[in-house]
Amino acid sequence: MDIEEAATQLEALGNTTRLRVYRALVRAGEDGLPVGGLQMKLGIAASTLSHHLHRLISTGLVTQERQATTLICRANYTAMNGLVGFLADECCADAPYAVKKEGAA
Amino acid sequence: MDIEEAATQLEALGNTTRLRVYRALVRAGEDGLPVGGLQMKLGIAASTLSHHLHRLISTGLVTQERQATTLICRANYTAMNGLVGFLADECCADAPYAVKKEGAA
DNA sequence: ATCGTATTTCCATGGACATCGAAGAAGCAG
DNA sequence: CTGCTTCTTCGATGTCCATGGAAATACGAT
Repeated sequence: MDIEEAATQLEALGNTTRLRVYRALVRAGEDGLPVGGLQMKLGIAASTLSHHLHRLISTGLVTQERQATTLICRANYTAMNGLVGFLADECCADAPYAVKKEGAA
Repeated sequence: MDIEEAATQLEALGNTTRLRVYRALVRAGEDGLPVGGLQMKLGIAASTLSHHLHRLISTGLVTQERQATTLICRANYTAMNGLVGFLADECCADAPYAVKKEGAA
């Protein structure tokens, strides 16, 4: 994880709308949610949502899978963990809330 | 930590320059770094740096303390931990890299 | 008071982003 | 092939962001 990639992902999450999208997907878990479901749930224009999803997907935070005419979106937990790890690695070593890694590099 | 605040902080970190600033401060630890020190270290214009610092400070990620004519900047670990906690709470519960909280709210 | 250092504010510029409606494309059903 | 549903791309608009030079401010020293 280089600093550019981390910044890109942080920026992707650093927008209220996208963060709401992301959290909805996290809550949806493995089943994910179709784009239309997100759209109704969050009450934003379809085209706006599509742009935001594109951004989340291109940074690797979200994945999509086609099921017939609907596109199912899922949060990519691995990416999120990488990002949290990146922040925690250098940023939280001393802090009370401390984060423990187990194996990883 | 509400979603607006989280998004604001994520956005503040979601810029390569500001992330570099922040990481430099994290590495500097308790002693912090003066604005001028950061400026030389990162090689960016003083006014640009000042803008970015302002942003980091207004989101609570960085603090400043005056020592005569120099301003010492420090990373605010508590804020960082709050943010990581916010992400981890909902986002990483199942993941391999899992994050453990101890006491805090 | 004057000077010098440290940092911010002012101002301007180019570029990127957020938003949405309308039109297009992808895929199934009949 | 026609029609229907789902989603994306296009086009346009307003807003906010990143950057840096120049001027202003803050503060200590002489």
